Amino acid sequence: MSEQKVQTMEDFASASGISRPTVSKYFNDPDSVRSSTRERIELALAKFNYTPNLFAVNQNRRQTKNIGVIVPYLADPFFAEMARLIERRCIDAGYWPILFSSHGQRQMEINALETLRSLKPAGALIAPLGRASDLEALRKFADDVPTVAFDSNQDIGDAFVGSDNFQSIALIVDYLCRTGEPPCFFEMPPVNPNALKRRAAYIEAMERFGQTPEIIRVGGQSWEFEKMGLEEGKRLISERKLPTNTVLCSNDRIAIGLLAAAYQMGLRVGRGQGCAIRIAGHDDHPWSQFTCPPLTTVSQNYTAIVDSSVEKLFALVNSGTKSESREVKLFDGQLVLRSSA
Amino acid sequence: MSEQKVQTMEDFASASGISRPTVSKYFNDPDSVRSSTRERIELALAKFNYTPNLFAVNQNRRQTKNIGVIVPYLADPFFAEMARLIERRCIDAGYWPILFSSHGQRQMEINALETLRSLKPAGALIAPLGRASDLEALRKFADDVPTVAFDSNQDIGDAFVGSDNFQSIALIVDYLCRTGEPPCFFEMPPVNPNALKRRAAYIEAMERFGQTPEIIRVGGQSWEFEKMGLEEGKRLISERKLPTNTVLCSNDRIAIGLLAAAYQMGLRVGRGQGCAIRIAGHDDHPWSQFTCPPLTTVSQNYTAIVDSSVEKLFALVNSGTKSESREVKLFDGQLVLRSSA
DNA sequence: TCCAAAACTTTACGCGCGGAAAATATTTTA
DNA sequence: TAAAATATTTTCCGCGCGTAAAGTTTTGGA
Repeated sequence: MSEQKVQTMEDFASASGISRPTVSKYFNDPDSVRSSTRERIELALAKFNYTPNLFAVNQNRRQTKNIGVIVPYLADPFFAEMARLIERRCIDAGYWPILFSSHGQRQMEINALETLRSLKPAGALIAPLGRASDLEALRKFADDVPTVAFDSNQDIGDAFVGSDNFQSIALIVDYLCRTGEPPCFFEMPPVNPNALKRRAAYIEAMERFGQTPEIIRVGGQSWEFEKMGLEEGKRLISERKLPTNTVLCSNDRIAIGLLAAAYQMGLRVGRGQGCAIRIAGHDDHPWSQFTCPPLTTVSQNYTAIVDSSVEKLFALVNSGTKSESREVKLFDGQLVLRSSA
Repeated sequence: MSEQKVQTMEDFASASGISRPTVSKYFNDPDSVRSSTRERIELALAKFNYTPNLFAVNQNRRQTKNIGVIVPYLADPFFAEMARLIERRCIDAGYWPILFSSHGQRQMEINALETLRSLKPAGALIAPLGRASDLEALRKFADDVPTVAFDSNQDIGDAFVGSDNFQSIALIVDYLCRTGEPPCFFEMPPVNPNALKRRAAYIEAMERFGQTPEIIRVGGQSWEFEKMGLEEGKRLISERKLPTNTVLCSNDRIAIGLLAAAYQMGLRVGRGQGCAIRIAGHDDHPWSQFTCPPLTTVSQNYTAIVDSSVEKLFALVNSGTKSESREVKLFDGQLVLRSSA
């Protein structure tokens, strides 16, 4: 191991006997240099363990390799999982994902956008907070940076990728109606458009079945869904105010709270004999398979959403042009039958 | 809004009538300039919405304001919560936290370290993977960068902050022994030293009570703890191989899996009459309050661990000196009595 | 009112690299 | 084997800002 203090690209170039511009070319695209040159560089690379200074690189490149990823709430396993999949895709494509969580707070989303902007990202994948979002800030950001939105369709960015709530809700309403009492709908707080769409989809599906929609309304902007499901659930059960004994929850986290409420109130959950209540969710969160009983739900197509949004973003980045129209891509949910409903 | 295209600090300085070096001083420490000057700058700031180019800043500063944060598994709500708290502390202190998740994989931890290094961070807060970690890589990193380790004590970094497993496990073993049948111990996979320490602590505590330790052994390196608790739990229950009907799980995620197993096998969990099994956990994960039944566990002192490790790191960063000895700080757990045990 | 201390301005350099242009070397094609 | 095509080298500039040094102005206290 020759110790020559190879710190800069200049050092590395002279140590490997290649000119600096060629080395620079190599780092930007290894295939852009002759294979014999590539081999010499990679030999030296193994010997000196040099990596270019990220700050200098990014300051000079017309376009960085940074991809900003903003999720509204990282403690939500749905977003943790999405973030994980997105990170992997970006890294595999030679990009550098930078993850931000808005932690449910407007100001944190704004800060994330500002910080991200100063990183001059090649593109961004954003799941907006929703109602708490500063739409102006999001729009301004998306004007400057190629942006694909996912999960929550706030009409920002060059494209949106998500689930078709009308399809997925219809799917489970259909299932619940066919197999027993039609469901009432336990809303999530209207933090984002998904909340409203799922409610609308529920109403539409119920009416198609000739049934009267019954909605358990929830207000506020909190992201503590489980807590909400538990507290509101306990109240409703003890006051006997549940409209029906089949409850479709707007998402799995609400359902997890409601399951806990039912358990604590001594209500047996499931579709078998002796069960007092059926509970279903939406999303197929990573942990819905471990609830008691395991949760019947509709899965979002995680990988399809991630693959599609990442692909779309890279297409935008590589084309360099702003898309003329905003593309919206929705994937179907799939029924996940477990034993809670 | 005068539109003069204020892009660089040069632009901003001349637009606000102040020299660039003074503006630069302001951005590095607003209190280092005269209050009248500060006001003029902040007035211009509100008018032009300028922010310094992060790359240029970090390239030139002797020390960046970046704080690297590496957690082993972000989909684990314990780490998601820790990360959230750490991020907030860093931002409040004027630093810029950059979050990495190793996703349970050795190579990803190594990559995170390398990427982090090229960001020239002022310091790093690392919860190592554990057994899967490349200790050499961690040590080399910690040699160059002020580093505080947390959660998993791998003997790296300038300090370690975590929970006192011997205290916390003794606490719950004590409780379980006093209130019923002494517990057996459902291990977590030996992914890190905590796994081994908790086992040892269990054995020690049981022997102090004059009881024979009974351990349900688990191998492997998987981080899918719930799945493990569920599958192994179902097997043990159906084969009637549970050593005792009181099970202390090495962590809450295992316990959540075991709760599901008990439910699916028709075993009633709790300490009341008619209950067939008691299940307790460790950590007080954010969701342990929503299990069926709610999980009795030992809480880790999240905020104390975060506050202490962040403080220690800032002290290291500001002192500029390597600490001569490695400081270890352990916090006590607290019994969280719910209804599962 | 004067003077030292503090704050500011001017000037200049350097960080490490991307990238353009022109000259030179190497490989490929005919 | 010569000419054309492709790679590489040399030389140079610039990115946006931190920071040092020297000179100038402002401030606050005696």
